[in-house]
Amino acid sequence: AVMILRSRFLDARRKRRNFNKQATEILNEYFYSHLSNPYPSEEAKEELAKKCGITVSQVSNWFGNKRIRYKKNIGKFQEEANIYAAKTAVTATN
Amino acid sequence: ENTNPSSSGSAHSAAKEPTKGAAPNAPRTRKKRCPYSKFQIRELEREFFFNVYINKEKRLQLSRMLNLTDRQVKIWFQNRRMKEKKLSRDRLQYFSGNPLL
DNA sequence: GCATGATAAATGAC
DNA sequence: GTCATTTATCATGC
Repeated sequence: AVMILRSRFLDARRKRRNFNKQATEILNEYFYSHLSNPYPSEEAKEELAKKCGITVSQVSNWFGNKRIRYKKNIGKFQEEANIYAAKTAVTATN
Repeated sequence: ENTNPSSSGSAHSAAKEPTKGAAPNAPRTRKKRCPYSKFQIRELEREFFFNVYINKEKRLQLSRMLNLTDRQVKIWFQNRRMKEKKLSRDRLQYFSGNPLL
């Protein structure tokens, strides 16, 4: 049984699975509302991880990838940025 | 498999060298990440199994054998220790809360 | 065929 | 030394 768990653990670490839409929504919301400094603290990472149902390491990976890929091609994320900018504006008015 | 840019000859033909006389160039280019070969990984892992912290002597010896710089071997052991720590954390998180244990 | 998450070299703060 | 990070690369999803 332990060996089965161990193999499953190794496979789970190697295989990649996309996050669900709600988790991606939460992460993007934080990213674009902190675009001037998209570096969440350790506490913020833990809170994001809890809300998204993922690990803290996965949150760090997501922000690392997001920062570099956003910087490399800002134009490609412009539409996405506008969407979340408007969304955070609405939540701010409520 | 590994086509190391720093081939035979000078062991430190990196793209950047701080002490270069009359060239106060500020934009020192970041060294491009080059994945190590299977052979290099095997030897590094073998030494890591015996001691997580490597001596300066063995480090020099390994770097010569694998055609890497001392700094690269040092950095590899640092990253490898961080990887081991992360693996332990992930194992704990994965097996904790598991009904079978 | 790229988008995306995870990992592997390399840097820098401390 | 650790450790968060940058960057390129790998592996997979779709």
